[in-house]
Amino acid sequence: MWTNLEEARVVATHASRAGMSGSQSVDRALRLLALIGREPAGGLPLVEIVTGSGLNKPTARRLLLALMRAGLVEQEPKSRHYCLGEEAFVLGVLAARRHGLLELAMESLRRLSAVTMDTSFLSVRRDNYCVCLHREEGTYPVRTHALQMGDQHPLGVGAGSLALLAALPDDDVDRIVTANEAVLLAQYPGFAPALIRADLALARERGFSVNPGRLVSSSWGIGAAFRYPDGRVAGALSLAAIDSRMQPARQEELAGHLAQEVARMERLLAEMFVSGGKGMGGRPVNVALEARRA
Amino acid sequence: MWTNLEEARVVATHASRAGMSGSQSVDRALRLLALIGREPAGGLPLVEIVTGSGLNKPTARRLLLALMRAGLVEQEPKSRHYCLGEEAFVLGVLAARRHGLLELAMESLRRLSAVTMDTSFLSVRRDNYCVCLHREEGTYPVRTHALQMGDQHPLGVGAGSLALLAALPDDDVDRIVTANEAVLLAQYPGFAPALIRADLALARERGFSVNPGRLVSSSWGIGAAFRYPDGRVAGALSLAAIDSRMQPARQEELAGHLAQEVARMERLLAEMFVSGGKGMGGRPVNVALEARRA
DNA sequence: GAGATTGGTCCACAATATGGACCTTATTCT
DNA sequence: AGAATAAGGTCCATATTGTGGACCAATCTC
Repeated sequence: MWTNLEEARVVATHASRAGMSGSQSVDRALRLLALIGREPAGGLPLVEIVTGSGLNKPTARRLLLALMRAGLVEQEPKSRHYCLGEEAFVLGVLAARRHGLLELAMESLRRLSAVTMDTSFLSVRRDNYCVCLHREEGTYPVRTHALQMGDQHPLGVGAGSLALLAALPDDDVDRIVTANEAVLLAQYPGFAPALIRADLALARERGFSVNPGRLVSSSWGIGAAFRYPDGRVAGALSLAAIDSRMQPARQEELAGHLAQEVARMERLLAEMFVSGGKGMGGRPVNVALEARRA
Repeated sequence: MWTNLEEARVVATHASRAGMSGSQSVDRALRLLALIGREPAGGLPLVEIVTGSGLNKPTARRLLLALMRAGLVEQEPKSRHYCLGEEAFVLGVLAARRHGLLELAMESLRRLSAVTMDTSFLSVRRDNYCVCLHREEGTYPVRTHALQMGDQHPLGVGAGSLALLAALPDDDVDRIVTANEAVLLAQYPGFAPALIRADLALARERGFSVNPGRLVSSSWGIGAAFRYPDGRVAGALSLAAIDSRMQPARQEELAGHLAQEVARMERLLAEMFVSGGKGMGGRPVNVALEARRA
């Protein structure tokens, strides 16, 4: 096939670099950014960034300096921890013009919490994880604080997270659960992969997910996912309460409310797609259609 | 940073060790990210990114691919324009745990718009520019749409923007106006640098800024900046209306409302600093103190 | 105050990012 | 239509850029 050795060598080196980005340092820097974003508001010390990323200290530091120059990361002068910077916040607001899920969902969340008196959540997928984008407090005096805004858990851990997973095709589910296996076993004793698969089957059967206090005992949750018009999973709405408020009869009731709001979200998203019509802020909105990541 | 390649090359080979970042490609990639964020929701075609950044096509494309791999940028399949991705939105929400200005300001904006019937805005500084983070509609039937959420103008262009500029020390003002001079002359015919300086002096004297329809005629604005407890400028609140609703007497009235909300914002920011107490989301919040960018 | 841990920097070396040249696909013009 | 123009996208030899072992400095721990 190869006409000469030169060509073979070129293609060989190229093949060996298959999957190589051609932008190693940028990829690394952005991985650091995601790593820092994953962490609760306290920020991360350099060592943890080094161990968490697998990079070595000078490299991590150099990339962090670049991120800081851009304002995406800040270093607290006292603790020297690295955390997300103001520019990340501003960029997020700018990105919200297209990806305004939160804004779209706020009305649903408020209504869910008002009607049920329980705390409601909006969660989205982020790789093999699930991020809680908003927590809307309920009024019932006994509340669970197992899930806070910004918290991230592997897909399948928690009601909203499980709903997202259950909405994905089987091969994705397999890939994701496998990828998370190590983390699940190490950090989530209540969530053995087999258990997640069982919960997931149940969720699909019922049409809504239930987390019977597996993360924090007595802290139950119920969730349902919603999709973009093209079928991609967009996010999940969920409710959390103590076990006594989550018995079978009430589960059905709550699931009904969730279903209503899921329908609303899918209607709004559909509206955004036709004609790129007015979405939030009186601006044309046009959610990108292609799937993310390879 | 470099306006053209000649200059970049000269400096690279010449001052080889002095002040070089050590992460050229990361810096470049993040500059592209900011460039894309600057653009209204429609996104940017590759050529504009190439010309706008001064990079060449393969380089720009390679960096964009890296940004896309991280989800920070997406490419619309149809127009092939590049725009901010979902990950940027999610990161923004995560960053909001620390930089929750918008959340903090929402109540003020709602009250301003309710009381005055006019549209109100939250703006923050971004380098030499000013970004509008939120637009809260007023109820008065005749409204100006000169400023939309996400819009960016040089500091000094518009009421909120001018308020931010006026709140900065003189040497910063000089540096910023000088840096923006070319853009102002080319794209903002109503805002000659000298005029901005005059408006600014007036704003400082009065305690609030006024834009007498310089961007869009008959579209007036009035603004006031607020600060972090350490003195750094945090943002600006502003109001917009048609000229007939912005005569001197009403200016004073509106300025009074603004002053009240500025006081509220500064009180809330001060509370965040003592003890890193509970801020938004029931989480300890701790706004970083150090200034951004060198 | 000796030992350990973490933050941060230096610099020789080679792997990585660079950009001129080139190919491919839309769009415009005659 | 078909040519011409412009934009999107890719290749690959080269040298510039990024890398990481070694090292110093400042805290923390006992």
